[in-house]
Parts: sequence; structure tokens; C-alpha cells
Amino acid sequence: MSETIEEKCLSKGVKLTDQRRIIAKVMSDSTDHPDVDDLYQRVSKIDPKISIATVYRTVKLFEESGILTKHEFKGGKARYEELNEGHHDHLIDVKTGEIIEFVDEEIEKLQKKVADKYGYKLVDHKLELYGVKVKSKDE
Amino acid sequence: MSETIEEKCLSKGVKLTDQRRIIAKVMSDSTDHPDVDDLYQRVSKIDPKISIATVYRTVKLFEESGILTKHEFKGGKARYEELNEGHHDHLIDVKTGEIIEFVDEEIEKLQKKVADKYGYKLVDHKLELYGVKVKSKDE
DNA sequence: GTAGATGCAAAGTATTTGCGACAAG
DNA sequence: CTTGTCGCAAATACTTTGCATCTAC
Repeated sequence: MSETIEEKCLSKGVKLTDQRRIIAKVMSDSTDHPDVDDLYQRVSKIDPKISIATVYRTVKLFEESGILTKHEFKGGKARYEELNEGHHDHLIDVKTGEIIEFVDEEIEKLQKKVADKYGYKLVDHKLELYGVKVKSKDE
Repeated sequence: MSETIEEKCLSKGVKLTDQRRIIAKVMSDSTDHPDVDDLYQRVSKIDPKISIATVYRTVKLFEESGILTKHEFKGGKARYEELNEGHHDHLIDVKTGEIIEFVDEEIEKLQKKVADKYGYKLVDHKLELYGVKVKSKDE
């Protein structure tokens, strides 16, 4: 398994405080893509004294340190997710808000090719698919 | 050539006012992807009495009517662009902010395939590439 | 004439920041 | 010790909205 967030902090020289440890743990335990407010709610259950300003400061710090990644899906607040080696993109159910993670190597390759064609080196990309569930015959 | 924004308003039953006509014209004349504030600045040069609230209301209305499309590129305000039949995605120069529009049919097809694989019908998507210009040997 | 549009200022969200108290290395 | 962090509240940035007035159709 890969490094924990705490290990990443150490290796990146990010000072560890109780608050950061809690935020790290909550993010690690989350399988969804919480926004800052969700995160604040969850963190508050563990330590009610943590302020939302600290949550904002911490996710920003973690993002800059390459520990978390920020998503700005349509029509909403910024949402965060732990960054692991396996890159993936998102398929969002527009009705339910459910998010499915997927990987498609072929699309990745084509993206590099497009950037290349225009004389660019790809440093980042964002691919979001928005869809509605197709009813199968038996429902 | 395709319909003008004014024609689109008529065919969609959107009432035309002086303000909307001006905003439509400014958007049509823009080759970049202005945010609401840019738009407000440009519109103000034509009619300084137009309020920013009207600009916000109008871009939202135009977006709902399928006349404009909204982008939320990294780290910033919402930006708008006229919606024409030819769909395209964006390659953003992370150093200069320059935006290149591109079309890649193959990527489009693969996106549909991915959605399909998970049992979804694609209703929308967002693909943004962020890159840095590659220096060619002679500069 | 009437429903809808506008301008203004006030209210909402989401996020950031100044500051004095406090804690990690 | 010293530098950076925290909590708090105030500030900021972007966007929306209530209301009285005005305008397109």
C-alpha cells in the first residue's frame, strides 16, 4: 500500500499538528469527494474545537504539497480527494451526484498527442463526464 | 454562417432588450473567454448605465437558453463563450493564460464509450488540458 | 396593459486573512 | 527559543435577490 498522508507530510516537510492529523485521517477514511464543509462537519465530530479556517488552510496546504487534489465540479463548491499514484478521471451522475472514478489509458494518450500537436507539454488535465443512468430493459 | 445571438433569442422566446442586445454583441465580438467582470467592462463602454446585476442575470439566462456556455477553469471566476454548433475543448497555457480551442473526435468517441461502459448516457463533459509551451530548438 | 427586465443596494455563499495566543521541532 | 499554526472574527470575492421603476411586446 502507498504512503499515508502523515508519511507524506513528513517526507515533504509539512509540520504535523493535531488538527492536520485529524484532517488527514478524515480524508483518508473518506471514499467520496467531500467539500470543505463536509470535511469540517466530519472533523468537528472528532475535535469540535477545530475551526473552519484551519480546514481551509489545511486543504490548501495539502493541495500545494501534492497530498490532496481539488475538483471544481459543476455548480458547486470545491471538493477534495486524496491524491494517489493512480490517476483517474470522473464520471458524474447528474441526477444523483454520484461520482464514478475511471481510468482510460487511450484517452490519456490522445490528450498528450493533442497538446503535442499545439507545441505544448501537458502538465495537468481535467476530464469530467456528466451522464444519466441508462435504464436497462428490466426496470 | 450560424444564427446570431439576437436570432437565437427570438427563436427561443427570449425577450430582447437594449441591454441584452449589447451583451449579445459584445459576446459575439469577443474571441476570448471573458468572465463576468470583463464582460461588464466591455459592455460599460457601450452603455455605462448597465449594471453588473444585469450582466449576471443575462449570462445566466443566455446559458439556460443554450446561447452561451460557462467554463470554470482553474482557480477563478466563471468565464463565458458563445455556444455554436461546433463543440470544442480547451488547452490552457498555464504560464500565459492563453486558451487554445481544439476538437478531437477520437477523444469524444472514447468518452461516450467510457460512459456507456458504466451504463450512462453522456449529457455533457468537460475536458481541459493545461500545458506549457515547448521551446523549439531555434528560440 | 401586463409580464417580465432593470438598477440599486443589500444579502448570500465560499474563501481568505490579520492578529494575539499557542505549540512543534 | 523561534517559526509557523490556530481560533476567532472581520474582510474579501463572486454572485444572487428584493423592491420600486421602467419597457418590450
